[in-house]
Amino acid sequence: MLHLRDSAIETAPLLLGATLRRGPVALMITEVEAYEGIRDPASHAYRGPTNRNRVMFGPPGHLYCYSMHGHTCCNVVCSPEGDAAAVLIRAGRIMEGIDVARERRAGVKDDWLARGPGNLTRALGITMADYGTALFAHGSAVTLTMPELRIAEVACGPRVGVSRAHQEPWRFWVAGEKSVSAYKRARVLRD
DNA sequence: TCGACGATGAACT
DNA sequence: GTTCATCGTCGAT
Repeated sequence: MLHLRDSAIETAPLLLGATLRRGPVALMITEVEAYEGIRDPASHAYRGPTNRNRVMFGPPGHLYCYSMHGHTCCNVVCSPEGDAAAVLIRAGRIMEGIDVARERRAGVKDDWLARGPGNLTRALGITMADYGTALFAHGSAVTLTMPELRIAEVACGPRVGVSRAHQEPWRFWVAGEKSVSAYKRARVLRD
């Protein structure tokens, strides 16, 4: 079940095309960013465990939620215990429950319902109450299903909004996907 | 206890 | 392109 790798850089592109579900709303992940935990100056885990980031230091496959600027964002923990590597889910395309997502994001185009990490959690209904959820456990409120097929065209570029290690091309998205904001310094990876 | 600071988003010019 | 509302966290007092 768990196709996660030790490193967030390896795991991040594998999560493109995966399905993230909470209740009636399910989306296909179209944009992610890798954060390499204790080795990454831009990661919340860089300075070691705190009450906020403790779930990242635990086993993989769990949901790390944090709030900032009044928004909630979510990550998938992907490293073995202690490494604290995680992948930030930045955008997705709603596949099921779009009527519910539209209610939560009134007045927004369908393609943009889950564009941006804060908007994505709003569309799915993820809050801090979902902190630490086991994403691959049966019966969890939030679940993650790995993709059947690997996305053929993956683009990558620098991470968004980080002040440290911003030169690293650790942001990945599905090439041409409308639910992802355009970015100039991008290049397309092919298998 | 306090204050600075964002892995943001929306509304501007 | 720019500004700013807004709030939890964490390190510094």
